[in-house]
Amino acid sequence: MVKDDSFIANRVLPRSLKERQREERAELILQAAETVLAEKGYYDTSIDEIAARVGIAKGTVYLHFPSKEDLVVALFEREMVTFSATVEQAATQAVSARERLENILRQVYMGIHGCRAHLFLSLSNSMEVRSRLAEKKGAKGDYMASLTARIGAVMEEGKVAGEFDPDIPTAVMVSTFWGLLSPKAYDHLLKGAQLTPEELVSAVTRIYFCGVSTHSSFQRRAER
Amino acid sequence: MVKDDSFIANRVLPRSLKERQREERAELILQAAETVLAEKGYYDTSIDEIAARVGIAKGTVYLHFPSKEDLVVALFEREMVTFSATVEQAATQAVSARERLENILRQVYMGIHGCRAHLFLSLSNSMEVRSRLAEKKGAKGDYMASLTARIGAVMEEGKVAGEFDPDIPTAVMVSTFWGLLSPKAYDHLLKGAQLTPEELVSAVTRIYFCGVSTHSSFQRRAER
Amino acid sequence: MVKDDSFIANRVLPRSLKERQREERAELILQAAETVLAEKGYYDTSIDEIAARVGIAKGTVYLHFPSKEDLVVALFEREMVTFSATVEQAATQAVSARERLENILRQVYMGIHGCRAHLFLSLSNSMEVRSRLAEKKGAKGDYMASLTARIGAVMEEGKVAGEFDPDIPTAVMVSTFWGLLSPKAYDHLLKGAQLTPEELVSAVTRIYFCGVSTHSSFQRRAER
Amino acid sequence: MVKDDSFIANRVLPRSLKERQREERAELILQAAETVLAEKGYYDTSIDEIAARVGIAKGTVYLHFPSKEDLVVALFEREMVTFSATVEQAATQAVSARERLENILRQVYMGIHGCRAHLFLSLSNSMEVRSRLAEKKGAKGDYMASLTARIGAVMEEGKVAGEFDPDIPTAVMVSTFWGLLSPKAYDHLLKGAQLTPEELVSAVTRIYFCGVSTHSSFQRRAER
DNA sequence: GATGAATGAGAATTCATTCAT
DNA sequence: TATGAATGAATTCTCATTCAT
Repeated sequence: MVKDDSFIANRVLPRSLKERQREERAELILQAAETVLAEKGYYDTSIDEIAARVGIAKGTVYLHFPSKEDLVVALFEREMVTFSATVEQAATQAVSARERLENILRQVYMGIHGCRAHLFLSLSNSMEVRSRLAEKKGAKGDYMASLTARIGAVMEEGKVAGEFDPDIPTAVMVSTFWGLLSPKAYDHLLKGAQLTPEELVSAVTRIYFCGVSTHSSFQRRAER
Repeated sequence: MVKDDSFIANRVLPRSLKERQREERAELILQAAETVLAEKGYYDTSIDEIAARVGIAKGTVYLHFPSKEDLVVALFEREMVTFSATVEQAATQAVSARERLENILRQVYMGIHGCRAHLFLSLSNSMEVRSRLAEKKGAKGDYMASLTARIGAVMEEGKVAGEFDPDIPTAVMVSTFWGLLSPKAYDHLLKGAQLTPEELVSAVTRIYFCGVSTHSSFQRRAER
Repeated sequence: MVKDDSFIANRVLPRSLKERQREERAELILQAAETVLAEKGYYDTSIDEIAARVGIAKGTVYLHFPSKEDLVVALFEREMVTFSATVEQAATQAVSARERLENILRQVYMGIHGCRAHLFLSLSNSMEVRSRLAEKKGAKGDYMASLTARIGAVMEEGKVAGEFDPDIPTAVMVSTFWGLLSPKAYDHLLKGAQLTPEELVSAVTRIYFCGVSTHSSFQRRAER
Repeated sequence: MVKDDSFIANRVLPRSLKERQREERAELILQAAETVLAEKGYYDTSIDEIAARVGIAKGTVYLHFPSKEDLVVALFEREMVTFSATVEQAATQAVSARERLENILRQVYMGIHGCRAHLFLSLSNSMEVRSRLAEKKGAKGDYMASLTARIGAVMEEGKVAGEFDPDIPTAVMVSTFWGLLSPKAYDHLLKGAQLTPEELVSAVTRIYFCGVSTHSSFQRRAER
């Protein structure tokens, strides 16, 4: 019967509607938080300002996130999930280890998630926030660890496949790779306007995989 | 007149003594600030704690630095000067561009100024402090710019000398090089205990100059 | 017309149904409020929690009580009415003034209304609530005054009947009697587990009427 | 030498001067807190208001007491110490147990510490504050316990000496005695203006020791 | 009527900065 | 000059109350 149907609809849909609305609100808050956080950093970002940007009252923020810390943790986790997905996808699609890593770089530098990954990396760099969030949930550490492990695995595969120099410790390869994703380079990209993203990725990968040196296959002493 | 004489004496000789004492005091404060800042970050460091570490009163700090920000700016500049000297020295001593850069890396990772350079780099990375300091004085930016320029010059020289690939934009080379100095890698050094500083520098330079790829002289398409 | 009839029906019969339901609802809220208030005190009791205990929404509470204060005033008045009834009943049933007062004590300490009276007395003792409620309505004061007057009347009757010492000011007798009803003693009752309610009442009445001092061995009927 | 003396004086006295000033400040804050607390209760008393009453800034309060709770605990302890001393003194001076208890009553009702003891008793009655402070330091509980024990001891002595009825449980005697100290009666004292403190103490002791009942005309020395 | 999301005034607490001594 | 007590703006968080659905 129609009535029954609508009843079911009313039962099922509105519930998810409320949910949807709730999540949309939370998303708006997260977005505002993202912006302000990226602009001012953790300590100079006040809940008041986040609320003002969303156009809601202070208290409403607390309806969605129990504390400022939780808000940032949530933000961080959201970025982390996105970033993980990016890495995972990139790491799966390509054949060679190098191509996979290049994909990741490209995604981070150019992809839609570029700015998000950016903030995420900034946050994870921040000494100040790190310790604070560390207390909160082990979640972050877990995510980070698994991400690092994932990239490390790609490195190892590359070594096994003969693509990468097995003499370089994987840990160093991973660390250095993380360094390439740093916000630093990003700012001198469009802002300096001297380079297109493509050129940047191209140059960076060139350096990472082949080094900056010109080589007629030489240089083998490693230096103390 | 006696009074005048003593006045002059007080004016001339003790003046430089006072000056010296004053500077020593300032230096003590900077050192304490350095320690605490490295430990806790900008916002979790209070003037109170810095003063306590020096063993002076809060107010005395303000006799030397007009504000917390100014203190950090001063600290930053001091680190910057030290770092600049390190770079300058390294850049002059060696012959090849590569060796010069390697020297810098080695200094940063191992030298006495390691921890200082470290803090300095942390600060310069910190979103939070960056914006704050940016407002204060252009000094920082100037120093940074000149440092970057100095390293850029080395890069260019390397290119001219045929050491470095002239196709890679110097800006990217510099950015990437900065990335290598990031605190990130440092923490996985002794703390993970898996690597000695020497091994780390060795591996990092290996990557930067020769890339992670094994090469029988190939790979020339650069991607995208 | 049908419409009119149903209208009248809706006007007359369901009205009282609605009323009844409404009052039941209010009663449920009062009961929940009673519990939480007794548990946590005025300030640590939130409307949210009361609503949650009843299983209704926060807003619904406000359909019945215009404010938290009003809710507590209503609660207070309800307790007061109950308490008044207890006093009234006790004061009427017995012959001697002493027996009437003993009845009251016994009711308060043991009767069904024990816990209610308890809360009521707690509330009336609470400095915090007192001032708040004082502003609200004189109602409380009136009730209290009439209660005090009622007990005072019993005292006077006892004096007239030669039961009580006429030299003791009635006001002091009443005050002291109120003191016996204080929550203090109640907590050292079962919680300390050293005394049964009966023993407590017995001892307390013994003290109030005969004093703690030994005297030439008389008065030995006293308590139950 | 005079100079030396003054030097010593400067060395010794100023230190205690600072201390004295500090304590005076703390005392002023405690006094203000006492007033406001007695007036409005714990929750309706804001640090802001206390500070305003003293004529200092909010932050200054925190220079002396790390938190609102600590302030109240300190206040409580101060009252408690005073009260303990009163009890101790009263309990020691007199010969008979009865006289000792009467002394306590008299001190509480009339003495300089009357109002203080008053607040202290109010606070210790307040459900709301009790639990909060209980968490803070066991100090309060200890004080209370020892006070109760002290009074209990007097009761026991009275029983042994044949002054008090040994059939009445000491715990009940103590509880009831506490009840006599309640703020309740105090308010109907001067405010109602119908009774002098002396009369009040007289009547109350009369009741406590001899009961309200008339009995074959005995006991007529009782109260001072 | 019922709901519960949204509000925002208000409270505790911190800390850079000032200034009288 | 050195001190450190005092200040008060700013921040996080709570919760009674309102109101659109």
